[in-house]
Amino acid sequence: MGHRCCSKQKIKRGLWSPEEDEKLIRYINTHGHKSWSSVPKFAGRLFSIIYVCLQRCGKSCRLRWINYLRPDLKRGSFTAEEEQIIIDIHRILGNRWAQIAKHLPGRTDNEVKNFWNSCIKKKLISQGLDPQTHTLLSSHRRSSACTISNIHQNSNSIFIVSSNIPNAPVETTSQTFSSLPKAQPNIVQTPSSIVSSEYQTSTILSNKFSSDLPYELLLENTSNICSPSYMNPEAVELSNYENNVNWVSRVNVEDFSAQTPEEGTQVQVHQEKNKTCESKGIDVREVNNKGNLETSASFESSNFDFGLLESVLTSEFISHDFNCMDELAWNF
DNA sequence: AAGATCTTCAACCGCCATGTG
DNA sequence: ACACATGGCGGTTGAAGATCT
Repeated sequence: MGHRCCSKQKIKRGLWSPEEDEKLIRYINTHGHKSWSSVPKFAGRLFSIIYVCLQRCGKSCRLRWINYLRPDLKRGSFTAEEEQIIIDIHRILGNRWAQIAKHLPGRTDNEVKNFWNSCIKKKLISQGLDPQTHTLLSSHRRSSACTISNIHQNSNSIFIVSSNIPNAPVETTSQTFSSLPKAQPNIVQTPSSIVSSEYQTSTILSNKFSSDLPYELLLENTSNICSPSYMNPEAVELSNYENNVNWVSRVNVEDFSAQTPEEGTQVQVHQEKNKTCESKGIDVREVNNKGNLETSASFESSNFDFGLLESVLTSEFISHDFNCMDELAWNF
């Protein structure tokens, strides 16, 4: 079945010629692209002066413009940083290529999708990871600990969570990557167990706030454990002890399915200083009892992916029956 | 050198959500 | 409320080029 918009007329298909590209660019530059279905018609009328017609449907024009002709497109291969961003966001959002592409200026959803299918997917599989769930493939679970450790110890990943909270009641903290203290082990608390990991961290790197624009919460080396893709919490609290202040960020998983830029909120983040500790001059590291940064999460819906946990952590840390939860995924 | 196989990626398909009359 | 048009998205296809045998 063809597009409705092109069912009535003879439509050209297949690869675009440079001449067609030129016509489309000239049309867009002159008229904009408010209605794609009018593009071929008007472009045809426009060029009928020179006896040429685009003969493409509006959908095809839109696709060509968005994926290839747009002037703000970044050409060339993906950088390692872009690749890591794709992996990190895919871990959260799954195959939402358009959402992922929004975090990569100059890249299209089609490009991201193709890159994922042709490169990243294979790379993850070769590392023994399931590209859909980012968990270890069952065939790799037995010998997993070393692999995972290496991956995450070397990871320089950036985890970006967009939000759009007007007048967010927060203070701004901004640091460069290099200025941050080395990642500390953390603790994840669940209703039924407390587990820890040597190579996970959820240090808050930077929050860029403005009163009316989306801001980003950047996490360094966001761990498998703390990454929202591996649990289904109502909220995640991230703490970071820094300059005698304990920063606590609460991430409410409210609407990961937001589609429009206007409602672009994917998670809601509240951040506040732990003023109690600050005013009393208590060293939070002592409060935490182990000198560790602490991450706590609430798991009201209990869809925590213990299968992943099992695969990541060495068994000495955990005493928990994983079987019943093993296959649970976090469905947005 | 030539055919087979693999890889990449532009383009299409089909579905869904939204807008409009 | 309904039908239709349109935009947007993810999945899939297939042509073209690269690599292998």
